[in-house]
Amino acid sequence: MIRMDHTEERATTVSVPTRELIPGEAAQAVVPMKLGRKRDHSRDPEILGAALDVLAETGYDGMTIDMVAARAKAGKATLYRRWASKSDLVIDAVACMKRDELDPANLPDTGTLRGDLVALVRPPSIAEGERKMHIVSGLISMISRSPELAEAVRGAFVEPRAAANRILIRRAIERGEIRADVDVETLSMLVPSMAAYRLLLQHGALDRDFLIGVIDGILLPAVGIRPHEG
Amino acid sequence: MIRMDHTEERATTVSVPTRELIPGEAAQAVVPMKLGRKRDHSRDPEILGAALDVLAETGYDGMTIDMVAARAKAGKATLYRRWASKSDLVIDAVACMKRDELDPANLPDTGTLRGDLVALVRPPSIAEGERKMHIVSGLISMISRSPELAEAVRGAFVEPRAAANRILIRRAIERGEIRADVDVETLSMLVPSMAAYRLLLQHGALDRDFLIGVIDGILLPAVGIRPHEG
DNA sequence: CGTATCCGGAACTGGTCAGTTTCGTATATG
DNA sequence: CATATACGAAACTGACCAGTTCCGGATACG
Repeated sequence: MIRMDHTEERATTVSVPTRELIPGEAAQAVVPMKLGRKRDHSRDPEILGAALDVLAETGYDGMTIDMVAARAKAGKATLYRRWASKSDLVIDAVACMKRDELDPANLPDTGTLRGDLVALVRPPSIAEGERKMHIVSGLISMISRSPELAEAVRGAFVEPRAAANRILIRRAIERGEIRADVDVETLSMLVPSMAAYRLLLQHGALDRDFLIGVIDGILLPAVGIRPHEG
Repeated sequence: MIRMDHTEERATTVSVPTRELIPGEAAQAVVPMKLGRKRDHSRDPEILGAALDVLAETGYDGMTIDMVAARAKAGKATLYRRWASKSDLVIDAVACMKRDELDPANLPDTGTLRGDLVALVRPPSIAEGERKMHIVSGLISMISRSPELAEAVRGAFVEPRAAANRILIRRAIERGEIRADVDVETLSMLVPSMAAYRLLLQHGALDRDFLIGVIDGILLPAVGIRPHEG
């Protein structure tokens, strides 16, 4: 999973207690401890952020290490000191998109399924989703050829969004708001699927009206909630 | 639209009537008519087919003109005699995917919406859709940067599939099987959207069970048709 | 203060690929 | 049969880029 520090950055600290470190036994035996200037890890997020920016603009194949280095005001050698290859850098950058995903413990809880779902499609959340989807679009071609990248995208993008919807739907079931035999898994993918297709292939805007339309016109009717209209 | 014959293949036939060709005026004035060996247009489909094969295997950026030429047993020069650039060749290849799309005049008509939709997801149709979706996946990154390619993909892939669903749903409305105020446009994109998302981002199989699940678990309930179960 | 490592910057290397040209051959027209 | 073009094959050109190395300067340890 962790693909940083491909240059070992020294075995540093202590000799790994390969087996049984008896308490009281001093660990820092003959190990020469680290030496020289230390790697500035506070730059990592800036570099990964720069990589995401470039990915969004050019896609995987269009991105070059020089672009990322220039954008991060870092040297190419610095990047290669931390990641073994372009693909490793990208996988790490994608993985760190997860950082600002919805927190499952902090989801909207309005009391109705519609209220919860609508709360998820507030404009700032839409804009962030649009940006991430755009980044992912530049990776899709690679996804079918790199299982590691595929896993990173699923973990940082697909799964968190599905999980959020899954939780909201399960809550609605527990409340008795909707039937318990609905297909939770497929329903959880409904909004992300339609948003992705619209954005990537239909070239349509991912506006609030569209997403509300999917919720009110498809998702809620599908689980038996008729819009309180007319 | 037509991007073939980028080398003019001779001005051939007649001198273009730049202005006012009065009827009766003989057109083939001094024009030397074509000369030399003629371009063998029967090879075009083979070349475009080879391009689609390579696209499916490697994606847009991984595809090289040499690969396509080798696969089509043609010379590179032959390809460049017919298309001005790699992107022109790809756009033509994508456009010719439309050839074997559903014929709107020849859609299933079983008398029920479910029957019609299920008839669309017969295994051979699924396999073809899976292949095309795989080709498209290798183009998505490019789509956001090439409006022409985007248009080709929509015309050859997105629109025909949406059109088929649109027609089936409209028929169901006309029959009185479903309400007339459903969102036909969004519903037409439902199955393609979920199929694409599952295939491209979830790495899931596009099997019949999944598609039937979308139809029975989401689409039909959404338009008010409850599965006649237990 | 010496040494090992970090840094940003820039030069270098080797491979790849779009697009062009050349060559010998095949096939049309006149 | 002379001319103009298409053909497959292969060589060539120029750009681009992943990855490496080297530089002068900064920083941490002993």
